Amino acid sequence: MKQEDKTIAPVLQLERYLPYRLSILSNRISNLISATYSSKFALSITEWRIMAVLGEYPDISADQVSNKTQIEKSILSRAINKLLQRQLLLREFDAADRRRSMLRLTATGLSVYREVVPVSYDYEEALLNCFSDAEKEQFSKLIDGLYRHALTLPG
Amino acid sequence: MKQEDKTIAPVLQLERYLPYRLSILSNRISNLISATYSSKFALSITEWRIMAVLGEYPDISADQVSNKTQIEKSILSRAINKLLQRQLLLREFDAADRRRSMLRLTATGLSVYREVVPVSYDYEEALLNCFSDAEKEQFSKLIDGLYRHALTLPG
DNA sequence: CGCCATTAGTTGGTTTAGCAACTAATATTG
DNA sequence: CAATATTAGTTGCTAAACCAACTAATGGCG
Repeated sequence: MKQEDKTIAPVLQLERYLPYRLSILSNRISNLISATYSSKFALSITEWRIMAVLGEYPDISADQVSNKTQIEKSILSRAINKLLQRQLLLREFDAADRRRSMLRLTATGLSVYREVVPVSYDYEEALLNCFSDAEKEQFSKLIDGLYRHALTLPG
Repeated sequence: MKQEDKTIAPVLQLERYLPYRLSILSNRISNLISATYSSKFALSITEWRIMAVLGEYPDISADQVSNKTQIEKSILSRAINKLLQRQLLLREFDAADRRRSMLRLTATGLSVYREVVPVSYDYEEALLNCFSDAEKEQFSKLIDGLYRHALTLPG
């Protein structure tokens, strides 16, 4: 009589479960670095990401920032307004298409940006210095591969 | 004249920045699976993690659940109360130390648990099936190494 | 024993994320 | 060219996370 082994592994070992470990790791890393962004620059991770994208791609619209960072548009709208108020960003609406805005770092924003960038890189370096160069490369490839694969999975 | 190259890398490439990629990946994965937990079992990730730990370690206290899962105690308190109300958990206060509670899955909780576990494993499998066995092993080791290292970094 | 510290858990207030409904501008189509 | 759809961005509402202050119970030390 065929007996299927549906009863195998009735227990989940959370601490061995990869999505869980990834989440814990990512949260820990985010918390560490956001503490620095917050205390030294009064920026949330979200705010910093917006500035980072604008440092890399000046004069893009909020919508384009959203595409590049995965930040949801309502969150983006509020964060951008905060950064505008603090005069770290500047916004001009396109004359040809008045829905569209062009966002750019102000001089102040740029100087903050230039302070944060090396801090970010130092942090990344401190984090990855437990790996050899080969491991860094491996890890990076595995992350990218997994991300691409995750995009293909059904919601 | 010595000239230090402090001006190297004035731009941060967000999409190459590892903490960022890790965060995006982890969020994507969490969102995918939490959609299932939520729609099929009306459980949030946090609630599921609590049940998962209690499936693995019955009769532990809320505090011990917090240690095992990194869930902050106020979040835990509210989530546990929700699960108690739904009669998925059962709580007994220790007679010897009346601060201490013992948490356990009820029969209903256990049957939900037994339904969710294979879904979780299927999901993990679907996620990791883009990797060879060797890559899975590598990835797992790298994640663990990085996590241990992250614990040593200053906040 | 009595005071202070610690531990387990709860509650209040604030911030953030995320969804959905909305406004305003432009594009499309019949 | 009028009706409809789409796009960019904003606002309202809800749920979740987080911190700090709190209660209650126990432990440690004079």
